[in-house]
Amino acid sequence: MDLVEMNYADFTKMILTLKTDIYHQTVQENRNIIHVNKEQTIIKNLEKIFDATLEISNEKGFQAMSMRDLAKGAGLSSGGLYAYFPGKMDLLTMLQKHGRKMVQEILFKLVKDAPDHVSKLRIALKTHLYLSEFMQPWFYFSYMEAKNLSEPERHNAIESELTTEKLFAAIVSQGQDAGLFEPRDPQLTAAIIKAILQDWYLKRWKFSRRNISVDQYANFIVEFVEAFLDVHGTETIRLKN
Amino acid sequence: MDLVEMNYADFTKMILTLKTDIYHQTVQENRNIIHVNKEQTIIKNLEKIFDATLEISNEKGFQAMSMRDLAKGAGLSSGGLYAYFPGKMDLLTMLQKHGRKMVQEILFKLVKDAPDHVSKLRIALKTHLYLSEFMQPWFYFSYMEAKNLSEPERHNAIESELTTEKLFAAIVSQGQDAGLFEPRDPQLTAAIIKAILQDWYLKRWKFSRRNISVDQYANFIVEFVEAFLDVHGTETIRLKN
DNA sequence: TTTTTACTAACGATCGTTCGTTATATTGAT
DNA sequence: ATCAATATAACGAACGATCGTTAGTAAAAA
Repeated sequence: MDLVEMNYADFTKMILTLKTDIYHQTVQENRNIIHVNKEQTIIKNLEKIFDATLEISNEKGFQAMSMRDLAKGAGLSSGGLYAYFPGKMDLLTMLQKHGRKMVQEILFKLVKDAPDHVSKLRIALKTHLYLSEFMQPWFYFSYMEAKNLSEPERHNAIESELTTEKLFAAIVSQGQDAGLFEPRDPQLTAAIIKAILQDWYLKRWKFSRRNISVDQYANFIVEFVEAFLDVHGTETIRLKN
Repeated sequence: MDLVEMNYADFTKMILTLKTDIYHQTVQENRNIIHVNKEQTIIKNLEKIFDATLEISNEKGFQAMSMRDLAKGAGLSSGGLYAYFPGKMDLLTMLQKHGRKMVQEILFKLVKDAPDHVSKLRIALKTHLYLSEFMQPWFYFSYMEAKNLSEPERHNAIESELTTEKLFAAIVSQGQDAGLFEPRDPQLTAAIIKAILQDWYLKRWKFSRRNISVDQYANFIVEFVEAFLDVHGTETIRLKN
């Protein structure tokens, strides 16, 4: 699989196994607070609970979501939910951690073994955008409900945000050292990249209203960033879609 | 006052009278639902109520803010609040409308009589950024609590968002017709501009941590956008700060 | 004294959470 | 393979707390 030329369909196929891997990790990490024994059962219900939480919260907010709403959405009773987490706040923390792990794991795994800096930049841009499409409800949720987190968890969320920004800054910086990119400020460039990537999942209604697909937006971002950095030798790598 | 060269200090001086004007408008529009007679009293308390709402909501969310919290923050009793709005939802609607009016009024007023398209672009960028600094709590609030609005009010919020985007798209388009800007897609350019502007008030912690002032960010945005559009004749207009 | 503004106590509704009970699944002896 | 016995999972009524809101009363202004 050539990651540089991947489109969204390729991406989804690629990460399906990774997704269940990370669910196993999440279960393992919360083994002590979950009062259900069979892992199969936990994963099945945890996924239902997470999905329902995202759906309801993204419509009316996490605070406004009652445990009765959630129970109905997840197909459990309100009392039964409490076998999977100690309280509502803990559910929020679990869901945020789970999503962050998924993002970091996949993003760094795909970027790691890119052959050169131009590929690395392009793969990082596409992977981040495709992740935010695949996990759009989580990205939106993570952003809107950050204020409800406890202080240490909010700190983790901020650090995670800065970590991905640093990834982009590092790629830009290394490409500049190799003489491939123009000497723009790496940190500000990374900040702009993040802002544009964020637009995709925060203003989704705008893009769907204008019939812009995720593959179109991916190509637009790649072209925009490469033009901004005046990437040399782009004629050797051709965009697909 | 030369708007093209204004900095944030100039801006705040300029709009102080406009701010009270708009408070009078807001009072007038809600005259029928407010059970207090003296306009002086209304404005004094309404400002306290709005400010407290923004402060508490931006920390814990509008839903999580109880009317008892708000009463304490605004220096009134919980029952006394209800002389100024019929219910919690109406307070949200009032506050959103009030802020939108302020943004639209000031933005279009300052942009209107710019002498040329390059000035128009620069004034629009700076005004929008300075507004989002001056009214940062409202901007953040407006964005985070949009989901709590009623359907017609959410529609108004979206339209307002698109209106400012259209303003930027129109400036870009007109500048291109005059042969001043490169032929980039006006709508996508406007979308990027909005995304970068939004970063300022949504990720404020990032910029304050990095000691970036609003004037520095203004200059950065202006330079970035003008480089992107390859603005000609920028040597005739010089940045101040 | 009259009018205007603000306060306090109280109401019904709904919240997160608990707990005694029921239903379901697994086990082990026949 | 069958069926009690046991262990596991899910249920749902109930609790105290807190929510938005109201109404009768007190304070302040005119």
